[in-house]
Amino acid sequence: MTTPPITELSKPSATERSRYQQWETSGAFIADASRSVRSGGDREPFTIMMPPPNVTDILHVGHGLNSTVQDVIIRWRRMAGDEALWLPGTDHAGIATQNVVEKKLAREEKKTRFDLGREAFVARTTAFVAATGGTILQQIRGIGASCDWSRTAYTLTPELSRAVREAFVRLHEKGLIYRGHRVIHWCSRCLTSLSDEEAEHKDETGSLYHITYPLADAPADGSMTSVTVATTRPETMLGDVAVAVHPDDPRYRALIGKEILLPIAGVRIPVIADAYADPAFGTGVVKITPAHDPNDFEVGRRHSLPMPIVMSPTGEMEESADAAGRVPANLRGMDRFAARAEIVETLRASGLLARVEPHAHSVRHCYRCDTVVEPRLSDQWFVSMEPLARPALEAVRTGGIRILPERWEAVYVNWLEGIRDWNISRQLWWGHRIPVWYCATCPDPIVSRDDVALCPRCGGAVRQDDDVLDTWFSSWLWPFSTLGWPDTASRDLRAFYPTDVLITAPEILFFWVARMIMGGFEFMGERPFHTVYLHGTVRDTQHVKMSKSRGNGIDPLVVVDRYGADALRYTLVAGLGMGADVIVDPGDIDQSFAPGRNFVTKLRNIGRFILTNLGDDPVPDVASIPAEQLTRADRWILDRLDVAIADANSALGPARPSGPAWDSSELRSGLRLSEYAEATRRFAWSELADWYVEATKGRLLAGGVDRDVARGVLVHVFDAALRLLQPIVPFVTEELWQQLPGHPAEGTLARVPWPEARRATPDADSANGGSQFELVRETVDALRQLRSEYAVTPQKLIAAVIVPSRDVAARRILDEEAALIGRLTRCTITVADAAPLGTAAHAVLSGGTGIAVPLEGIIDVKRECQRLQGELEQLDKQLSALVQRLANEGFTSRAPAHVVEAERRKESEWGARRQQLSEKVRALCGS
RNA sequence: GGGCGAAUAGCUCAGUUGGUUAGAGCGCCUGUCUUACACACAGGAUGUCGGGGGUUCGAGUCCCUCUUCGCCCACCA
Repeated sequence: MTTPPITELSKPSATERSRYQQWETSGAFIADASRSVRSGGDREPFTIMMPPPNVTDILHVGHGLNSTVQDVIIRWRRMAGDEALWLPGTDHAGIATQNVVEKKLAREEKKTRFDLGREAFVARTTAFVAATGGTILQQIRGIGASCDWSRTAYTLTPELSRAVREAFVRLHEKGLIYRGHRVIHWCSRCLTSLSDEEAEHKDETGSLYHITYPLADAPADGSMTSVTVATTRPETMLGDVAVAVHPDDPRYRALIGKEILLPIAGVRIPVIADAYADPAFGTGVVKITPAHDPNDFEVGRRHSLPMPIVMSPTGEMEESADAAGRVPANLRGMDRFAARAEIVETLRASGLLARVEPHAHSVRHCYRCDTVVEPRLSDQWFVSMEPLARPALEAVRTGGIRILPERWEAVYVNWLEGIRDWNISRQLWWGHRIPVWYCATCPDPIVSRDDVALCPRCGGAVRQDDDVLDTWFSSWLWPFSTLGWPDTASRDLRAFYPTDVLITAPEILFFWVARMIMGGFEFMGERPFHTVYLHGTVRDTQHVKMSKSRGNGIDPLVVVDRYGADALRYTLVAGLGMGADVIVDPGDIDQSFAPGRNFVTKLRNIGRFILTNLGDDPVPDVASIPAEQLTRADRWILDRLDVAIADANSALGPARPSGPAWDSSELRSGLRLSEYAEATRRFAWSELADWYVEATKGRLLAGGVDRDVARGVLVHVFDAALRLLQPIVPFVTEELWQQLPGHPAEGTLARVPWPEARRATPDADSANGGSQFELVRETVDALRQLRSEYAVTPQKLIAAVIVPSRDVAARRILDEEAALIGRLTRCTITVADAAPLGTAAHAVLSGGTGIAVPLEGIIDVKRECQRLQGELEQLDKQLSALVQRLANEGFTSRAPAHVVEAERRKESEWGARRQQLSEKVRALCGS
């Protein structure tokens, strides 16, 4: 038989592409709402909502991991008989997309969005998204994702925009959305406010400047002429409206109510008493800048102080109307950081800079452009989160929703317990415009589901709020807005909500996951899913997160092109412990993805062997084969299959809680993908390929009934292996399965039932041939060890005498399997009652089975003596420890019965083994 | 500053409520193109389970402590 070279086998990307098209066009991934039991159908629904990638994203390895995990789960459930829906989509990604288009505009046309104007800019962005927006979803197909593309969603469609407005209006009606005047995080590059979550902390070493603030009027007693304040941001001093001391601080009690002459700005500000001032920090005196610091804002409110803004939206020093006279001419228009340096110099020159010390603190940065965020007083829309957080906390505490890995639950609870109101307005153009209109004459804003043209109260002109909503305000509705909400009669909503598992990275636990849970309870009155699975991050060998900008990324499509999507998927899944990061080396893609590549090749080779040796005769169904025709090897592999199915099921499941909440026994189980991968790999490779295929080789060449039995079992177990592996490696398994006899002509493996164990308890029947085959394996292992130990070349056919020491049954089994054992070890086997021990004989014990192997002229007797004596010593040591343990009353009385029993059994086994070993030593070494 | 987690073979990690001689993949060493597969087969080596203390008949597993890393949160000017 001629075999194609390996290189031909390892270029699967082309066939994968056409295979995917077949799946897609045949509708294999489309879910049918009418089959959900919730709408009167016959199947449990199982739904996964894809975390929508940003519409401008291109696929990176993080998406690859995320999509693979989701695909494994959804394919498993689809085969297991659920009506499985994996709903894909994209996010319009307000700031991110606007930034992309603005950069493009600046690069290509040297224009800003203001040059274009709002309407033209939005049109431009819409066109850009239309042209490029489908890229990532197309790329996700390339790794085999079995999404229902007929339901592809996008957060900016009319349908989802309607849901956004509905949510806004409802929350406003309940009084949970309000307009707030306070200090928020402002990005002076994106020119928008940010939520707390979007302003990320980064540790930096800055300077703490100690500045002398002179008293405005020299005190009568001449005691104290100035105070010293400490600040990390001297430029904000122009907006100071007071200095505060603690009311109980004896050092400054006399100053309260006096006035300071603010340097540079030259205005008089009061010394106030407020508990916010910490006597232990610095000098105990703190400057108060209400418009540029959230704490100071609170102090200012308590003391009814003015709140002058001294910076422009773009971060340059500027005098607002209520800051008149505070910003000197030379600083106006100067960047905030340049102004900081300038002010420090001025203070130094005038002797007011007491000292400067290095200061480690954390500074907030814009999560989109990394600009240092400026706290800034402004008017924004907020959502009151505390009422929404309550049911979300309750659900996780009571097991209605579980978060895996468990440790993230504490993080979730911690965040929700201290939740703060959500700033949802953004000063951007790309997004859902806030559905609020203002009448020129009437005082109250109009909040409306529909566009408003005229004021409903006075009929006058109205103007819509300029701002758009935070991107995440549409994302948090995703589990139901994509299914038709607010139309509660929608078929999809009835059939598929609540969804089942939410699979994402921990980075967006607060941005998205927690808010979806809150949104689900608020708008649907029900949890959006019962399980949150937070998978790890893909990192390089230095444990640095992979990203294109860091230059350590791996393009999943390169991997797909080189080794196939299956190799990518298998490698990622096999390496994915619960919540653990996946480490791959971008410098050695070949090495990194070798596990997947090798495994796929192995599968293909098993398939090739089976298909080329099967012949064209009809293959019998395993169920129709009389039990007595099954060989020990047949029974063994069928047993192993049952074990593999059980292992896979317990690694993956249960798919859903049995009741309304997770039972404590199941709360932490399931979704252990690497264990599932290992269980199926072990079956296919270590058991099916390494042992069963080898064991059938002789039988396939011979004829008769036994050949058909072997063919039947072979096809059965391989078919089952392909089913078990389909969720991980869908392409190669489908390709092989299609060639296997006995499947429906138009069927697809993706839709075939998940395998079920033949027997409920695989190992219960000890008389079964399956366990008898273990004796054959042990014997073969022992013989191979001997061969290797004595460096007998594999080609050399040798004679071996096996002496079964266990019992009559063992003797019979070995007798009957002698031919197979001989073929697997290239020995001619004799089973005898006594071994011809002596100078030219060698014997080894394995599992209680004595095997004597005469190896004429090969054995070095001296070396063998040493080896046997070493083995004996080792055994003695272990045995004495065992005996000691069994003599210990504490052990025998307190340890569970099965443990003690196992130890007793072991003691007798080891004892027998020791007996034989020492006999052998005596015979061979003569002492 | 608050909260959480991790440390097991050269590397990446499993190790379920304490209970056989602590496992897997990759890497490493030896041999082999044994009629599916050298991306393979066969054999092999490698672990004071981070240090110390404790509970227990028994600890990788539970408790305390130290060390080292990591993650999340944070309104210390």
